[in-house]
Amino acid sequence: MMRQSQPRDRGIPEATVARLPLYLRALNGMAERGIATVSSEDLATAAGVNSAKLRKDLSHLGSYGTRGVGYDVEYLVYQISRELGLTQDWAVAIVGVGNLGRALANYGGFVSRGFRVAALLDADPEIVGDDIAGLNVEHIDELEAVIKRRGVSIVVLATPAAAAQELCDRVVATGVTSILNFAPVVLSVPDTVDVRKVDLSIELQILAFHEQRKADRMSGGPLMAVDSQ
Amino acid sequence: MMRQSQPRDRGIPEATVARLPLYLRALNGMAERGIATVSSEDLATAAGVNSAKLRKDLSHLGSYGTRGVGYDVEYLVYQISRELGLTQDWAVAIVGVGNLGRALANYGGFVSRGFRVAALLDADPEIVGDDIAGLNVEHIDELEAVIKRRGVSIVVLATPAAAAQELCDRVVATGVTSILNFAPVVLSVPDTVDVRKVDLSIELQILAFHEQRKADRMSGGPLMAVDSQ
DNA sequence: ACGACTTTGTGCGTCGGTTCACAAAGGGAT
DNA sequence: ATCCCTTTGTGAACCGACGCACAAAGTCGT
Repeated sequence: MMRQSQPRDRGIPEATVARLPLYLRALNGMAERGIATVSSEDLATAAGVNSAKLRKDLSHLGSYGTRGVGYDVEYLVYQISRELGLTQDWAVAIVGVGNLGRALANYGGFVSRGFRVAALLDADPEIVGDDIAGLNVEHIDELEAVIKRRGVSIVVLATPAAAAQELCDRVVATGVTSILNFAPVVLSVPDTVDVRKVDLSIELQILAFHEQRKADRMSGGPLMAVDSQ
Repeated sequence: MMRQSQPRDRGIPEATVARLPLYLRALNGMAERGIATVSSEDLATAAGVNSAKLRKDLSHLGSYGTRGVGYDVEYLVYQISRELGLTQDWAVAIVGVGNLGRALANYGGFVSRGFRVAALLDADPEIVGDDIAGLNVEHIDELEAVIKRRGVSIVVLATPAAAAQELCDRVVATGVTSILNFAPVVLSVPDTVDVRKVDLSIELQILAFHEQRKADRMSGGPLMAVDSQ
């Protein structure tokens, strides 16, 4: 009654944004299998979350469900895609074409969802000029020109740690404000720039911590039987 | 006075565990540069966090600082390493030797921190038998035998989505309870098993969301001129 | 047309995490 | 030995997120 022509609120919680891609993936799977309608319960199960959480998440985008029925799969796919900005296509540049950069360039998951690898850049003259995933590897000196020319708006850094900050600075200077960083360093950027970090060794270290705790638990505490819970 | 021979509490917050590797990395860098002592302020800056948060995090491990001085770098490195379980070495198996699996096998960040890639496994007969990063790629049929024989306790799944759940089940059946999953699926496992997930396309989607919002802001809201900031 | 049933959307209590701000603790100078 | 200065460790307020549980809203069968 109150909001009318303003279907979605500005101000979606960060935790919700992080889960939308999960819902989207589950929904795409269902669409492929010809499922037309899905309940919050079923979708939540498919995405591995609590159903109340799912409903609350979706409620932030608008009221797209039908009580007593559920959500229309195709419609919801469209709404989430639009919210995430996947209805347009994003030109991505991969900086650093080592093992990881190559893996990323060949990774199918990007193209399928509105992302297009538009450039590969590296400093190594051995690699520059190579064709990888149908793309020519360009020299890092061309960074600024390539970003401008191809309309790149998201940059993936897959360089050695030592080179990351300097390249990051150059990327930021071109006006790019979204960076996905695989280098194991803390990048410093103006707070107008979003940096997301993926760190393989940190993930393993977290697993090791829990693994060790499980082992400790098995062998019993050294002093006393604190909470056997 | 109360806790005495029990330096560290059981029950470190998950958020703290996730940051310890960050501190460890910063500290290692300082140790290499010959820095003997560091204040919470400086270490926090190097790790990119708030200094109060850093102090509270470290306080969960014990009282390892000296008021008026700071923390002894080497000592803190040792304490964090021990807490994370990095003083022992962990045998890791990589399942799926595609582009990503290869990149992971060659990734230096593992070996340097207590992790050792002990096995590479794949289903593709083209790849089985190849030498990658000094390791022989074994056939996936050997999964159970290899895990047992090499004492693997952490498994990295870098397979296509379609194969991930089945392989995950086989891995879990061998008794492994720590899995790092790169396949874009929600794995279902008993809750005794820890799964951490790294999903490249989700990270990009989150960036796209924020990038779109920034763009919306620039072009002005459709209804009114909200903040021209 | 109506009632029983299903499922959404959300108010509210709870919990974990973050940050401020300060007392306690130690070092170093005089 | 005492005082001042620095820095830790933490109490307490705040904030966002989670999940229960239920009223509102809509469907379907009769």
